[in-house]
Amino acid sequence: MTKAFEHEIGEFWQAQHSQIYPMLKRLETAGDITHEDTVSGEKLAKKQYSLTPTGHDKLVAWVSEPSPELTATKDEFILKLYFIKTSDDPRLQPMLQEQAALHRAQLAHLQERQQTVFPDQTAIDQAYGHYLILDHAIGRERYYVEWLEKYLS
Amino acid sequence: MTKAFEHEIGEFWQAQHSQIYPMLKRLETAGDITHEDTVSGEKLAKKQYSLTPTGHDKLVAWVSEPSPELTATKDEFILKLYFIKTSDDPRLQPMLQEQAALHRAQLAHLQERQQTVFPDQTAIDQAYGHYLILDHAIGRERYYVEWLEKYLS
DNA sequence: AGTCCCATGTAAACTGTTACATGATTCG
DNA sequence: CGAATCATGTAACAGTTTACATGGGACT
Repeated sequence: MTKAFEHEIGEFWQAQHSQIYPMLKRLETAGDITHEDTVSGEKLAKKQYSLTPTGHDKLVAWVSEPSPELTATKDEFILKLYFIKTSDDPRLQPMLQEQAALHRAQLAHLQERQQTVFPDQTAIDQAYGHYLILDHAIGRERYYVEWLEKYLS
Repeated sequence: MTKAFEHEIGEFWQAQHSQIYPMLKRLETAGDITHEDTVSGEKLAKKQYSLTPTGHDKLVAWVSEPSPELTATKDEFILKLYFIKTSDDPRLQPMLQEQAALHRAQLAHLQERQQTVFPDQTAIDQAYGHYLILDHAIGRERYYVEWLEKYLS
């Protein structure tokens, strides 16, 4: 899950491990998951969690449910923009430059990931949702950079 | 502030009033804001808050500070996509349709706001940051809709 | 042997939402 | 006069992050 949050879905959902472990317990108590203790190497005890039939049904149902809430992103840079009153404010261009650098780097990083994770159609077909997410993240960063460049002078 | 969150900056930052009042007290204790009791009408007591010189300086400094964090949006719809494994999953098209309807409506709403709030260049010049924010929100929704349509069949 | 990373968890602090409460103003 | 809205706050709950802790495996 840590890897998924770092590399697959992290652009749109994240959680720390300190949030995960208590939740795993709650889900197990509720009967949605179970775990098996496994040993790798000499004596490292890991827990291999898996969905119960009930949990699987709940997951399937949840995916099908409507997701009506429109996301209210918290973007501190844009909040700061709110306090820029005129286009000739000397703080504006440096702010735009800084964000452009960040988002260009992020865009490059995501494009590189796309190359490595989805080199061919077979890879796409096997994890289509993940592909859509990465494609969306790339397009979103591309838009962000374009928008910044529109106001850079 | 409620109005600002609803109509001006709410696409990128929000807070409930229950979060605001304690914060106002904290800021006043810290010496960044002060308030004056004002009376409107017969006996309605309102508090008119204003920045102290210290608070104003802090605000100016904060706006100029770098904002290095890239936003990790929480988008439940995209999280659900993660569980779609193949492009022929029967849940996919209804999900895309639903989101397209939501984001088209939001786009239309934002465009209408732009018409009313910024009808001419004068309006733009007087609240440039606010204009940038609305412009960004519109472009972002436009991108979201385009992306959804790319995968609608 | 040392360093880094993985896996496991707990605790405290902080942030944010929902619900509870009250009273005034405005508009029809 | 009733309903909607504005303004003020508090309390309980839910969600999230940061810090604290421990031990094993892998690599050099």
